[in-house]
Amino acid sequence: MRSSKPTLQDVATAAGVSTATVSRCINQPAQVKETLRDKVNEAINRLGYAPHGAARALASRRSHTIGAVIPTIDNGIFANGIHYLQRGLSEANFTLLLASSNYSLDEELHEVRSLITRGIDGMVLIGEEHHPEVYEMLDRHQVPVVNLWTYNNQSLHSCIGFDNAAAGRKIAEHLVNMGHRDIAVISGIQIDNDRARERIEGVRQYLQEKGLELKPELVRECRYSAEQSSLALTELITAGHHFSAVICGNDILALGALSALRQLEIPVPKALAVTGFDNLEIIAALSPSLTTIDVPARRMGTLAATYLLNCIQTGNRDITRVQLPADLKVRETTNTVHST
Amino acid sequence: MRSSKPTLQDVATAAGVSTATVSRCINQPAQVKETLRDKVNEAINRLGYAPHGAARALASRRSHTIGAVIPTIDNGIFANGIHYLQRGLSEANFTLLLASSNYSLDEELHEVRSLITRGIDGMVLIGEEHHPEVYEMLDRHQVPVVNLWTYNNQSLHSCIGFDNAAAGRKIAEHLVNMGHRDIAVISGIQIDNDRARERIEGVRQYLQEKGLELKPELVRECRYSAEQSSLALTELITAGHHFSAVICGNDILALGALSALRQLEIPVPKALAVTGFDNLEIIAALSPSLTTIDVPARRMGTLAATYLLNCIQTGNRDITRVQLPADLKVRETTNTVHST
DNA sequence: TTGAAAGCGATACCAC
DNA sequence: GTGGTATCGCTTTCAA
Repeated sequence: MRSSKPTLQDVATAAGVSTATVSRCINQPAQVKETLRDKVNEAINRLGYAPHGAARALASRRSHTIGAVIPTIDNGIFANGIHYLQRGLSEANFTLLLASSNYSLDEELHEVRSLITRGIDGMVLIGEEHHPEVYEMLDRHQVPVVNLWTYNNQSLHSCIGFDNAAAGRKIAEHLVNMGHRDIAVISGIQIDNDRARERIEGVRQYLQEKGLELKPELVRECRYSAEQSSLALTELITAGHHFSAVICGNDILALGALSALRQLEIPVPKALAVTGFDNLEIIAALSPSLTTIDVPARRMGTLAATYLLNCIQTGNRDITRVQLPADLKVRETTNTVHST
Repeated sequence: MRSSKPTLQDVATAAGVSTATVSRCINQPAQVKETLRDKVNEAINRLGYAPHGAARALASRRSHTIGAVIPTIDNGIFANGIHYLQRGLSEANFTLLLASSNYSLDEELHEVRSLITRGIDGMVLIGEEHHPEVYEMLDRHQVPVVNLWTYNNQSLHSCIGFDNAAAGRKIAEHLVNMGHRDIAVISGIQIDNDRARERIEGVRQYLQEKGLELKPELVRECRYSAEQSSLALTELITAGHHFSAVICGNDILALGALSALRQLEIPVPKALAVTGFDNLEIIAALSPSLTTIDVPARRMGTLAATYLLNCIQTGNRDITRVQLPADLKVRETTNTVHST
């Protein structure tokens, strides 16, 4: 009895054919006569043969692997999209190599380099802004890439996402329509995060167009954690600033804000309106229910899989830009008209 | 100018040394004289050389890759643990191959097979119950495996987790102490899910010991979705069943339950107490705050990385079983004494 | 349709 | 310390 794992050669010998034939049986079964194919398959099963991925990748120059680097896997924000990306890949017998950057472009570069070394056939990133070397390496290694959670019709790289600035505008517009004039913002850290910047920029622009202003002292940045957000908002309030609505950079921040307001016994939306961003499944059960932007995470994940698999199969490297809707979901945290 | 990517050979030629030396410079720099090393590194940088993962894996029989198959990446339940697993691996220059099973042991088997083909050096799974072939394959390929989210001191495989049955007992005990006698359960689908079964079994046993009974008609199974849970609980209530507390299989189910109760205008915990499981970061901001079990997701992830890296490095294959605490967090959804 | 054989790009053993 | 080279397991021309 052989002690180590059977190889293609072992199968070939056992079936009385060449390794080339066995390889074909596995990869292009149609090209092998049925009688032979049966013999080979029998041998494969009898020996419990499983192909060796690395050898395969080395010889074929295809790893059947897609890499993704996301800011964090820690919460549901990106997890949902990644879930569908992974499912899409799995159906095509591709595997997902997942890494996280902790919202740092330098860490992202490091992870991208590592993934490229691993020989990924395609790459998924979040946002459009990346270390220049990231794009350079991807390009040099001919690895197709698609940016998610962002849409820019002039981007030099493929993207499947939504317009973050427009989404920010929608929120601002809604609040202004509800009578709010003094609006605060609790944003995620904006450095290295183009989505966060664009969202707030959308808000700022809309307000400006309406002759309003996003006052710098009403804008706070903090890590994407409910706790940090809670602190930030509490500070803002105890500092005596006046505002009737607070726009949060994502649902987690909004959750933290709501929890702070509850402790301060400030009624929502009566005294203060709150908005989130992402429409996480779980926040649907919240009370008061949260007004937020419905981010098409699932579709971004699914489409990213389809897009990359297609690039790999056809060798096509054209830039594709897909804009998905990101609609405002008006719910209880903003459903009261504010009168000045 | 060379059009394709530089290889070890190219670097060797450029530096005027052998491929063996270049390889050493990369893997055991200490064994190479400094002068030579500098020359080689200069060549590496000049050519923009990056090692080829597959070739490396083929030659060294190490892929520097760990596989994980989790039930779903869709929500925060496992994402948090995976996040820290990934961080731990990344620090050691290992990469995470992530797949999901959709809570099906057959799908899990499929994914495990795929990952093994990819040549993973270690494997992370959730729960102890897996398709027998999973263990068999892992064993045959000598891939060390660790089961997370489960602890069993007699397990034949390494595990890092907590005692699900004991956690279930804690919940039941707390509720009984608060005066509850009629308890309902909304559980996740129990087939293919040992954690769900154990939790409920813990509840059942504790009640039995106290001369109480977990009535079959008060137990509902549903997918882990807030919506499904909401429906299940509404059904239970409109069917006219009597119970003063409902134990939910995880926080997502609890969230759904709370949302149903809000719509039915049933006060929590006054008329009905509710418990969850997992202590997701985001639910901390909920109101009323949720009584739940604090699952050590972060530590499981971190320790899994450490454990597997150690197995790989030392070749040690001893079974390791780590029990982590999973404590009850008593909060508002159960903080009222129930009088019969 | 099938087989022989040349790589794919590194590692690691064995000499020197 | 350093270099030569067999080897890892599979894919893929090219001929037959």
